[in-house]
Amino acid sequence: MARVPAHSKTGSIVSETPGYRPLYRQVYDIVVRRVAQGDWRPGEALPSEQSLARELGVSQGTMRKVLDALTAEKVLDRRQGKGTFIAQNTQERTQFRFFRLARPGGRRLTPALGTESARVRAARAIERERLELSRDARIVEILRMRLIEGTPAIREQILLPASVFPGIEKQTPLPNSLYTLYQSAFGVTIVATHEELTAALADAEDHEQLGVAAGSPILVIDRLAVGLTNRKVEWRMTRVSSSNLVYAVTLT
Amino acid sequence: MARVPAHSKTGSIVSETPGYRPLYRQVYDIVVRRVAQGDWRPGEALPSEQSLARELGVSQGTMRKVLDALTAEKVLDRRQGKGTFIAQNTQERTQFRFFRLARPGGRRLTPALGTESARVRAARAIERERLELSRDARIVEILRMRLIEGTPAIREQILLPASVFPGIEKQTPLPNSLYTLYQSAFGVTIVATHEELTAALADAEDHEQLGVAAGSPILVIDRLAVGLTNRKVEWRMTRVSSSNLVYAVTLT
DNA sequence: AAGTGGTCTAGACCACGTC
DNA sequence: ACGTGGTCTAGACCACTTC
Repeated sequence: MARVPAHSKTGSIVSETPGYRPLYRQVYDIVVRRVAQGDWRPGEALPSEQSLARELGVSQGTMRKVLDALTAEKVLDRRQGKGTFIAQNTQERTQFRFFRLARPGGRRLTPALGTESARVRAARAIERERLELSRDARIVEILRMRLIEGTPAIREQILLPASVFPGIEKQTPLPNSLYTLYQSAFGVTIVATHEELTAALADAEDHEQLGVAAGSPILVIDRLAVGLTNRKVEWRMTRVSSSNLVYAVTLT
Repeated sequence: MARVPAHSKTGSIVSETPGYRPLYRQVYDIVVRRVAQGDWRPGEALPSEQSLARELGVSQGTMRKVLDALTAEKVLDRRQGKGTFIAQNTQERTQFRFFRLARPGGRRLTPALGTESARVRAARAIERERLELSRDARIVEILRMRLIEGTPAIREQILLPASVFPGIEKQTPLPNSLYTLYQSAFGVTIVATHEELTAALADAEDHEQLGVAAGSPILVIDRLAVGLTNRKVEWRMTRVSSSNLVYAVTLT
């Protein structure tokens, strides 16, 4: 990689506006692009720090800074003595990372699957807006119910751009951990979710499917999930029969 | 700092069980201890990276690793060309960091203060347990109400170990951002909070103080805040009249 | 011009996992 | 024994702030 400060008194040839762009930032972008376009499969090992550094023409220290950053973002997984791997959204890992429901006091839970349905249809205006889809986009709508220790407790409506997950509606029954499927079958790695929580009252469908009285308190989670290239790839509405379940999160 | 690998085939003299403890980890602990015991005041500059490294007998690179880590944890604040400072829990900063209520869609809110009261009393068993207090501990109980755009919307019950915040109950009216006060007046820096959210129905007091009908949905936030030395320093129960307010959080 | 943090390099050695 | 990531060092130069 050329040692060009990108910004100097002697008007430089390369680089445009951004003023100054550290080398590790440029290397970071290169590696992210490669990961996003699937140069390596989930779980697969990248070349060693040394060889990547040589290949990209930077020092090992700079390469390390990049790989460490991607490890912090949970895109990569480094293991001393073994190598650097594409992080896998395994069931257990995704569970702990994005599934925040627990018993009061903190004990983690693993929900089981109840009924589910999936179909493809035209996207509504609000759905196109939230998922940033074009006018004639189609979406996959998944409705499912999940059990906590045998009891219906969670209702989910999941909306996906059909173009990103072609044919996913035929893959029923869907696995408990969708994010694992997104990554392994569609190359989509979820790196972050934006959630908005509110309290609501149980409606007729909650009553019917969750077995709670209409008017019971329900925790509603509105989640937008974004992939590696910052694309919005899932909109999920979750309704939780709140008695004896909490949404647990740590802020730092 | 002695270059002792702490763990080697030739039974070492220093260090006990932990097996292996990197140098930067030891330096980190030293700096945290100094910050926690108030060697520098909030907003004050630390010595430069170079001089700290010299003082502790490590290289600049190792010192940097420590200071960068503490910056990531928001304990320090580094500014190129100026120096390294003790991060201040200013109103704006704490607001965005630990106050997660917003309008649906994400617009941030700044609540105004309503009524409040504060008193000291003996800690109940459950309070002693959650705050890890001794048998005869006393706590400060603060009850307050907060307004969103002029409308009562939030009720808070705040419980503090009286020994950590001596005399805080006399400082009424308390500022909107308590964490700023904790840091400036009591040397307590909140570094993380553990929250559990549930949905509930408005009770008689919610009806009375928030002006909502009994049976309306209420978002309940149970928060435990921890300080620099991992001590639990605040237990807060927040009840939010949920209509038109959401709890917004990003998971990574 | 001087001082601070930010980037980058080259090289040494350590700890861990595998063969 | 070997290869990988993890730690640590010493030194150079860059960018930002202040004087």
